[in-house]
Amino acid sequence: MTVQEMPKNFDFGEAESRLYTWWESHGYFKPEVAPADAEPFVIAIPPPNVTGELHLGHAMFVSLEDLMIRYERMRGKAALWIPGTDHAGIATQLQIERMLRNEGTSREEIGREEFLFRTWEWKEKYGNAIVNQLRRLGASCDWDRLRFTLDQSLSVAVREAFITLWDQKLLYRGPRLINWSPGLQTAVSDVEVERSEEQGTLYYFKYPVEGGEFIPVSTTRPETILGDTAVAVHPDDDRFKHLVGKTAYVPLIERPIPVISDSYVDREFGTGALKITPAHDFNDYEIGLRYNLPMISIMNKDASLNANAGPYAGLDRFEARKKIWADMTAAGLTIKTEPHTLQVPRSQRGGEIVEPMISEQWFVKMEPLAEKAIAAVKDGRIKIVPDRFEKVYFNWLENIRDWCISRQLWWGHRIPAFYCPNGHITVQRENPVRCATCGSRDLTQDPDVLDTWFSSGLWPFSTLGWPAQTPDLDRFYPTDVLETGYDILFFWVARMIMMGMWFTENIPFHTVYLHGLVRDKNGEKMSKTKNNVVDPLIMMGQFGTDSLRYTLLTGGTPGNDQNISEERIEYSRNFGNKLWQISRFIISNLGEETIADPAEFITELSAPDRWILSRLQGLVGSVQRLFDTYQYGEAGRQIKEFLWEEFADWYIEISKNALYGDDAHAKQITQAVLLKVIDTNLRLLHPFMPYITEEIWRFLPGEHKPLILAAWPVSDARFINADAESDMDLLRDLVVKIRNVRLEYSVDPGRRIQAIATGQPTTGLQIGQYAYIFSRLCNVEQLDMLNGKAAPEQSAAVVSGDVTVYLPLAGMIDLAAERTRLTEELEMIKGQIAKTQGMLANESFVSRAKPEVVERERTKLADLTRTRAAVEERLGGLVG
RNA sequence: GGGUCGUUAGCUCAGUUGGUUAGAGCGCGUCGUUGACAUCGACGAGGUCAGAGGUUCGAGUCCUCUACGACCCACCA
Repeated sequence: MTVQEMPKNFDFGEAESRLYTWWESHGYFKPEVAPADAEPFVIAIPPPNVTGELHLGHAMFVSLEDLMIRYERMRGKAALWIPGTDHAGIATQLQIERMLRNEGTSREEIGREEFLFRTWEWKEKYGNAIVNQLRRLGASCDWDRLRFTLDQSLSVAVREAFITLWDQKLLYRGPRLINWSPGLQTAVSDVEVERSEEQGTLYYFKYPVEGGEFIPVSTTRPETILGDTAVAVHPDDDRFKHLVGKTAYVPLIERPIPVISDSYVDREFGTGALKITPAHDFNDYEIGLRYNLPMISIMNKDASLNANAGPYAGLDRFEARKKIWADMTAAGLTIKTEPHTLQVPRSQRGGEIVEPMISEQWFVKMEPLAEKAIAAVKDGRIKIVPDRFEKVYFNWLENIRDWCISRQLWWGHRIPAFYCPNGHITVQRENPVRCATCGSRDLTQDPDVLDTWFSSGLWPFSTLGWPAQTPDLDRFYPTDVLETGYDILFFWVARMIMMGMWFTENIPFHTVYLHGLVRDKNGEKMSKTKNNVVDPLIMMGQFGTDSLRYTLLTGGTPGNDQNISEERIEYSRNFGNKLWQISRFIISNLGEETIADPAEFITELSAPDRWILSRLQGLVGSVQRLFDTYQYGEAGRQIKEFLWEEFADWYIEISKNALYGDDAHAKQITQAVLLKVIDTNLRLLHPFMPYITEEIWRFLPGEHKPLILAAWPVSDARFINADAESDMDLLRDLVVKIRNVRLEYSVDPGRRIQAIATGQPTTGLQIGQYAYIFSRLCNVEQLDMLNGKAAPEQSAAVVSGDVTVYLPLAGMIDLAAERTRLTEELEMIKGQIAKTQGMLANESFVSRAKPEVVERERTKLADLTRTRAAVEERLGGLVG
């Protein structure tokens, strides 16, 4: 057997592309790498926008999903991670329009066909950039199954879904009040509108009523006065009761409108009277419907005022606001203005102020779909992690409103509805040739496209071939976990569940795992304007992919936002280096002999061996428990702590004794233990840090599968050993205390000192056998046993459990200082004894606490009592 | 108006079946070129776990309320 020396450092830049190509070219990312009868484990990727630039949100979901996929693959499942991209209607269209503008043209000028041609051309050229960036993160997707929401087969799925809803009378089309984006010139859905709290003005003015009276009214948007079709007051409001039923006149344009009463009006707010603009306000729209009021739209598609605004036609909505208020002031109709905080509806994309407008659009009736989606989570078929999001999910679905799915865009799935000159609408699988009612061949297709989220909602099954009954759909649907950020719970997750339940009569996945948002080191949202964006590509280039992944995976807790900074990623890089150095040390010390399994030596193991193997198996069990409950971050932290603080700092240092010693058998055992520990940890860490672990794995001796396919560790109870753990705790405690004494007395670090020990732990540990630990870890030249002789004078003493170690430091010991030091320690021990005694004296503690807890306290008290005796004895022997 | 999350060391955060002396990184102080690692090691200082009640033998952890901060949903012009 030859052992290949590892390089001094991990060259991640070189290794990442090499290993990724190796994995992919061997088909390791494909579910077919598992036996044909293996249980599948499937994740459908949250498809990034084709226009996307890799950001930490992508890095987050890739890290988590790749972790789950690699973990399940190692557990022998047929792991399938379906990759894909989203056509992202608005975002992409904006991008192409910008490009056309730079060319001095526009989409209107080149026409729909040419525009789509240009967009596809752009997509073919640049649409894979984001895909390549996902690969760089180590994503082990099955790239042969890459999908795009506008693919032929996915378009078939979209059309099938649309037709099904139409046939089930769950689609309707008609003029409704919708959210209109004047800049993009399209309708947007409710969830695409964000409300931002902003400082505005509340305008108070007089609404003239027949007979010379007036009603004071307040509004935040004076321009909408021109579209008023009623003034409303509360039915029980004595101030205005006598005016109900009379005619009011819209200021400036003198249009007569009724004064109505409705209990919706809040008498306490503003003037207690409300102007009603049904065509530009959602509440007013409802009231308008209730009272059959006219709906007067006063704006054009670009939100400038139209002919209904009379003299103000042509003005921009905000210009009009100023002008109207000025004119009303001149006419003596204004009362006052006051500052007012209001919720301004802004477009999620672009941030412009969205305008409620009456418009002809397509809608999905959501209630029947929502019912099934609610039931699936209520009865536990789908679980949301963390479960607090279930409440948010229910709240949204229980109050769901119909979904406006048409968009006045060109890039997307064209609505498969065809209009006959007589108004008949045909919706069917194949494009109709002639109208079924009038026979006309003069059919026109609806010019609009569907909301991007309509196709995303079908993603878990459309990517597997639905509506065709493909083998993939049969084998891999339903998928298993849907992992994404909580910010798209409504946009995407809820809609996937609704559409999955509706169209496949099955859950689309059994678990939803929601991660938090990534923020900057101060918890602020990252944004280009704030210049606090951490670029994952730059971080990967600087510290390696594994460092970024490990940071994201361990930096927070499920569902909570996490702050990230370059320093954290740098620290992860340091951990990667530590892992590399540990491995390099082990591999360079394995020698030429075949390495056995420590289980073969189970009766011959030393205390440190038994300890580290017990801790190792404890770790494996703990990691499993954490993985089972989706607590990957804590699992990753525990692996790091084990490797760094226990294995590297203690076991490896101790192991040098056997490795550099003459006892070949002891050396062989130590090698077996070292190899076992690193082997297991590489497996545990692989889903977190795939590259460095796979690279180290290649240097491990023997013939073995690639790590990506190696078996996930299972805790081996044979090695769990409480006595070994307590023995090593004792030895480590003594070492730390001796180091302390050395530092306190300024003993030269290079000076080798003597030590004399006494005492016998109840576990049977023979301190004398482990003198080498003290030699290596705190520079004790020789450790003798006291064996009943008198304690040495002029020495410092450290006590731990049943063991006292004297350090004869003639000439360096300050007896007064030593007495102070030991007295302080004695006080601490006494404090603990008092506390423990108190607990044990408490009858209800002894009778009610779990027996093992009581037993532990008893043992502790016994240990402490012996330690106290030892310290007291030493203090008594300290004669000045 | 309804809801969620957070408040633990100077800073950023862990701490999920309640159970020894509450942890880490960074920062700070002292020290270290021993054959894996200075991308490191040794030792240390630093916390009434936001506050008040409650449940419990026992609370950072469970319950209630309060304060402060962040976010989500919602039709107050």
